[in-house]
Amino acid sequence: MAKSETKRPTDAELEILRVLWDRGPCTVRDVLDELSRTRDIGYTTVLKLMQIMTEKSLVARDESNRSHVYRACHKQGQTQRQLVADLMQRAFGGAVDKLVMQALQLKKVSADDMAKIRKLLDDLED
Amino acid sequence: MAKSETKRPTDAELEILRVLWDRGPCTVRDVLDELSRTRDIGYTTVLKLMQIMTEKSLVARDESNRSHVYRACHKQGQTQRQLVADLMQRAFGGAVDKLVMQALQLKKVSADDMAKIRKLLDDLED
DNA sequence: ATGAAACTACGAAGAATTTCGTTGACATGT
DNA sequence: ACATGTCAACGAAATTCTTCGTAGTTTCAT
Repeated sequence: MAKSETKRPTDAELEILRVLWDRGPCTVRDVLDELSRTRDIGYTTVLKLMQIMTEKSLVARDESNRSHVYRACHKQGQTQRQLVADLMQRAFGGAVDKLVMQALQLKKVSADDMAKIRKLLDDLED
Repeated sequence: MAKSETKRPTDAELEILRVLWDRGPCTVRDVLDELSRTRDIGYTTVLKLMQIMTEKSLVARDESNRSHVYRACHKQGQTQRQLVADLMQRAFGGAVDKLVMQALQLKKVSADDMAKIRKLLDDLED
């Protein structure tokens, strides 16, 4: 277990990470308030999750104030990339193009977004 | 629980589904043989998983022979789409373009694949 | 200074996941 | 027909995930 295995965050953990990415460093209370807007969850539940995430080094904790302040250890893009890579392996056997195709057919992609994607394809063509 | 909740398959379940999609309807033994090529796992473990998957209607079972034959209930593309949609929601807040961008930067996408993606973008432009 | 409110830590329960051993039924070859 | 091998069913253990209650500490307003 000493290995620095990069396990993907669980559903509840990802929910919390998203709050931290959106709002920057937060207290447990901050995160609770945000999560409470969309679902029923108790204070100690969030606290416990964030304590566990600290052990796992998903978040880091500043204990200088009584209300500890948590921040995500990894950047949003980094974690997102890892999650996409994980799904690509598990569900698509590593075929990134298949994944992209499925994604593009999921729902209306705006003209803007398509333009951005085209541009990225152009840039990658080196 | 009577609700037809579409929970995503677990890691182990997805592993088995991939075998069924690749090889078509399989016995437990068939799946075990395939999985054993890449990792250590026992016969009864696979059997149990496939029994549970039957209860969850992830697979259907033909019991006419002594060796039951299992097949995936849903097409590969359908499940893949669902998994991508799930990740899009959980990790990207529904932003499909962000997901695609992360995917495209993951690893070398062949010129062929890029062409396919471009074509898809063209087709979607209606 | 005292009571209410807010905070962390801890433990534990319940659910889901993954794993496999044991058992009993069935099949096959000699 | 009997020994050997294969199969499904079942139960249960180990692990992880999610949830929260309780206890003890600190802060703050009155």
